[in-house]
Amino acid sequence: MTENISIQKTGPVLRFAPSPTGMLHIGGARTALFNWLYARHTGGTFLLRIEDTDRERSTPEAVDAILNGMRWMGLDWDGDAVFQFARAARHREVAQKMLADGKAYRCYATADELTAMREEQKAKGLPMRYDGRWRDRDPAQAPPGAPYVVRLKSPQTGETIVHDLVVGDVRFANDQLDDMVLLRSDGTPTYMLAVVVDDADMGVSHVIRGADHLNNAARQIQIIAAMGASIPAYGHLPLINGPDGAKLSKRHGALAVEAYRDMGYLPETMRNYLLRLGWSHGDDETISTEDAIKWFNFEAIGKSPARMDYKKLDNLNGHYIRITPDETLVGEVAAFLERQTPPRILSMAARTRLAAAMPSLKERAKTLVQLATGADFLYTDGKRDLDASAARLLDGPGRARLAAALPALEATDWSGPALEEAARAHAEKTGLKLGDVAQPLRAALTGTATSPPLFEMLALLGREESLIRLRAYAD
RNA sequence: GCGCCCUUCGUCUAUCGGUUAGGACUCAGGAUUUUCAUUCCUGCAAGAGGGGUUCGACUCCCCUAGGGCGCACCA
Repeated sequence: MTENISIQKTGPVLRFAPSPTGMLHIGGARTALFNWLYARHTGGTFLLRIEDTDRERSTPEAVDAILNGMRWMGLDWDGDAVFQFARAARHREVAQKMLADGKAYRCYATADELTAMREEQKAKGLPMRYDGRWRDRDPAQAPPGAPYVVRLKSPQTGETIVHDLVVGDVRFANDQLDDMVLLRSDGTPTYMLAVVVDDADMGVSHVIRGADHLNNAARQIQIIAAMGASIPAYGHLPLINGPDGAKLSKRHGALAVEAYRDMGYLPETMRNYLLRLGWSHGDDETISTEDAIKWFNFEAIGKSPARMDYKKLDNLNGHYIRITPDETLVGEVAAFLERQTPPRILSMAARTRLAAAMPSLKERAKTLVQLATGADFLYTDGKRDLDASAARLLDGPGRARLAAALPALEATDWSGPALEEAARAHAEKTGLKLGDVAQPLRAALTGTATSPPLFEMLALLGREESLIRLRAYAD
């Protein structure tokens, strides 16, 4: 048998099996997460298999994107990723065995012939299914040398039951299921065959995947039965819909997980959010990965499809930003800035300022993007460009108030408390509210109308740098 | 068309026959505050519809409606 799939396995064996025809999107990420969580919860094994049998659509770039997405999500798999296409010979071998055992047969029907058959069925209002025309026919009747596919000789009566961990028993009448193709006319295996053979060879005990595969489960069970292998436990996860309830599309958020990274979401946010989308643990909302591993089970998986809610994602991300250590956040912001085009590299001085301001900064950011942009005034020295609302603050009486307040500030030792004290005293003396004095100062110092606490920032930037910025707008 | 799955506040969900149907997000209002946030408090808001079963249904069964998935020599 194949050598690259024999790794030491313990406990339940789970797997995530994406096809590399695109990015790792949010639905796939959740499927991977649930598999990973259960494997880690039980001390089992989590395998990764790349289903690249569709040679037309599979690309190495997509493989990389999926692997990177998994790594970013923090979902580590056991052993090396298995590439399905590399196992085609084994799939063929299994099909040949089924042929020899009379569990499968050769079908010489041409593509045109089958199309015609379906059209006829459609016209008569019949279900569109392969009619088994070669099932019991003597292969000797086939035109010599004609191409053929190998089909499963599936049971025509009775029913196939999928015992699903999420939705319970699902019954399919066998007469609804036709004889599916196992091997194409070019000898390559179909998805149905490949999955089943690989799962069996890899010792997969639990197949946890999207609900779009629920129908496939019945067909796959039939192949497994024909192979004489044992049937794994199945669990089909309800799909994720867009905010409007319709199928998740690119427009909605069927985005690569890397897109979420670029929008400034933390991996722990994604894990928590995706976990709660379809799984619950009483009233718990913020669930650490540690607790998730401790608590995860199949019983609490919901049956109905869920929708993406970006407001909730933002809220959760804000929470995780707040509880992330400052040093970590500084690194994240620096990395984020470097990913920009053109890349922005923070100077050591800017990094130091960022670190000092982080406790106040992180309280007002929902994403890393907001965190990075909210700290913009810390990155470079000198006079600020004003945004619209800052310009308004320095438009009317603001400038005069700024100029009037300067001497009082200059007389301090430029510590946060002393600056605040001086500003308060000045405001009181001139009959102004503190805000009237503080806002123009903030505008000149940061170029914006909102920022972390003003006096803290003045102290952080230091007397010299602060005065350069303030004087630039005091005339 | 055929088959399968799903259905509690706008959204994510709790409830596993007996609750004033709970929590979270959003939204509205308030407290704190130099701005914005954070934090805290208050409020708005739900069992798709119709039949059963039962002393009693959100919970069990059936029908309808709505939504989703599948029906390839794609995965």
